[in-house]
Amino acid sequence: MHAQSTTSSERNISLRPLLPVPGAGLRTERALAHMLFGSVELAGIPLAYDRSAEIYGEGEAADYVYKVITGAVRTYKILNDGRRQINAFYLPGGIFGLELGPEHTLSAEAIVRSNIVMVKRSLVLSAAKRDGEIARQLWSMTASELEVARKHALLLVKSAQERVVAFLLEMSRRMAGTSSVELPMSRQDIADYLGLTIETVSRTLTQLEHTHTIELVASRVIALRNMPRLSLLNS
Amino acid sequence: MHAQSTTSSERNISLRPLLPVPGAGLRTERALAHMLFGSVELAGIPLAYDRSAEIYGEGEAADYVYKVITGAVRTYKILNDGRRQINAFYLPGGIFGLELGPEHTLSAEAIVRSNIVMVKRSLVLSAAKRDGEIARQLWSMTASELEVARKHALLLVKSAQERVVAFLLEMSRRMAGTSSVELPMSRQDIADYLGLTIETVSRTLTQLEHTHTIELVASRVIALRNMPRLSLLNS
DNA sequence: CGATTTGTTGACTCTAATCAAGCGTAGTGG
DNA sequence: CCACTACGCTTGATTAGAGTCAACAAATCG
Repeated sequence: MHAQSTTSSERNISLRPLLPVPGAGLRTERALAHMLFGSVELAGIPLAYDRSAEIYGEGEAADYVYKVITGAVRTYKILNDGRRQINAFYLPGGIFGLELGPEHTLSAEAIVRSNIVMVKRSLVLSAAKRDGEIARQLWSMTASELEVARKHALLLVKSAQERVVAFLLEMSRRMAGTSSVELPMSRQDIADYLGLTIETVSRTLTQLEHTHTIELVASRVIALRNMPRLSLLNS
Repeated sequence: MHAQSTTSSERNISLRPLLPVPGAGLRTERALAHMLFGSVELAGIPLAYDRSAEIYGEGEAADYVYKVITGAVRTYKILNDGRRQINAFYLPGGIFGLELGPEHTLSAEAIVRSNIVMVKRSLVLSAAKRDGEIARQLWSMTASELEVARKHALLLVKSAQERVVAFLLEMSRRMAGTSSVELPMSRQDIADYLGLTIETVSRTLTQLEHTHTIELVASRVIALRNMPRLSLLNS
């Protein structure tokens, strides 16, 4: 379904120092990125993935851990009835694909053309065996993912408006908190993340615009005009 | 709101060997229970908690890790609008309350009168520092919780019938797979776990009974009469 | 045993899904 | 340059499913 189109022309990026990207998600996530990807000997091959290119599929061998350098990634599951649930979005600096077991439990795709660094899971695991601090960082990463998953579950029992507002605030926070949010993902992606339909997402955004709470500058550029009101609606 | 009523009259249980209880949840969970609670020097004070007694509250210091010996436990959050989301149910053998950080991120209550063993978090953490295998077990426990949380999130985007069926099948599996499930929790608990109202849970159960898929032997005893059909509805 | 909690059922409402049409923008080719 | 197409997004009309409000039945507890 999705054309995989990684090029090998960008591998030279691997020689660049892999510093944490500014404005890139949770603080802990950043620290962990530094721990796992900071040292040259652990950092692996960077690749460019086209829009909608699959990075790995559910059930495949989890031989690598990934870090977003530029672009954005979604992880998801396809339900038996064909619907898709998106579990999380990863922005620059975000690490994904870390598994305790041998297989990926989710699929991952690039949302837009993205540069992704990989590091061999076996290297990470053996490093953790030698170094208790690295082992603790792995635990910490999984604990962060757990926190994210629980927050996500909390979202899914709220009203459509609450879900959309929570999504906007989360994105704003992760995009270094500017009042204007530039979304890399489509309405369908947002809907599949929030457990709604695209129509409901679209209608909710328009309604928020009518109440001067947000402004739809472009379909993927949303200005948060009334933060107090948004925080209230997020409740 | 909930009366805490732990008695100190049952502390003598602590001298009993703390073997894993049969028919008690996931296999990995059992192995971990053995790892953390198997050795006498780590096992702490067993306590009896009354029905609805709080074991710990969200935000409290996470000084202990807990294991259910008998009874059942729910972990939950109270939303700002007063609603309650139940994150998980723990049955005998189940371990809960393990945190990476210093505070509990959820609240925990006994569903029925339950015996719970506690072990000091500091002991677990220092053991993990010395022993890489224990460190790995901690990571593994959190990874299991992550899997549970993601499955829970998947549930919350399905129809009411699918949620109730999935709940029944999950409970049946965890109760050693007998065709008759004896639920320790109320309809309100089930509703708060599935993101539904008690009326919808009740109606869905009666509807499943009308189609001879289940039988409501008593309000908390449900016989699964047509497993193939249930599996189908679970899809 | 009465009292209180827990569970079921009914009538009605409301939110979000579905079905369907149309708009706007970007890319393509004459 | 302007059709022409394709895709993502919005908007409208209607429907379906779960929530709400209310009454009552059943089970449990003191």
